[in-house]
Amino acid sequence: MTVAPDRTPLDRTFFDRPVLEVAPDLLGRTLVRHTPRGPIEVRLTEVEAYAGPVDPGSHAYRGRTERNAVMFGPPGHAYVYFTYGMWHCLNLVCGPEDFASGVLLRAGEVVKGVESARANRPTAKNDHELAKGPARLATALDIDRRLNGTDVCAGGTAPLGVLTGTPAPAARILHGPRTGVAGVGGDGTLHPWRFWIDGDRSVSPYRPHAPRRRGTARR
DNA sequence: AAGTAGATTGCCT
DNA sequence: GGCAATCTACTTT
Repeated sequence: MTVAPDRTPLDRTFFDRPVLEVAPDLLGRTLVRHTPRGPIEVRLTEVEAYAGPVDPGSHAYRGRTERNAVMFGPPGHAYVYFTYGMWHCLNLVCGPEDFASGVLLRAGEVVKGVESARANRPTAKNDHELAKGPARLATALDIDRRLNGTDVCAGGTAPLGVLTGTPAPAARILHGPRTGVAGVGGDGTLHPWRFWIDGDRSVSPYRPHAPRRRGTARR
């Protein structure tokens, strides 16, 4: 009996749970993906939960639209959106179906295919910045809207790849307010729905929500 | 070394 | 119009 690392892909039942259960359970797991430049694997170190209709920070808060339709579908699928005119962000839809919740993958450590990831993200100053930030993670992994709606529980045929491995120890997981999100809970405080692995160098810096300065009426 | 203004496009009200 | 993540160039410490 050899002790091999568990490479079994996470299945639908993993994602078909409340998003606040799934989000911390993804930390420490590995996204295994095959890109045109070769295999790339990222160990997740930072995620955020978005709780559908009850969450003002969620794309799904104001109901279903063409863009967010995937979030209203079955769990275990990728919701990839385009932002700021040049970046993509990757979310994984959670349960129950139609609740439109998901986990935004915010950062990770590239544990395989560093050279391929570097080719995808030539501006990264060092290896732990390759996937430090949600759009950086998507760029490093060559993920764009072509993968929107694809199934990450489809095993070897999953175009985005699969998630494998074991979770980070609970004692190493911290949580706090989400980055750049204004949404508040019923008591007026920020939802502590950002989860990360304590001390990991690939975790992106916390940035409080900052309303944009008025652009037009500047003297 | 550390902070920030300004640029970029698509989505929704 | 307001919002979203990142990079570059510039400023300040």
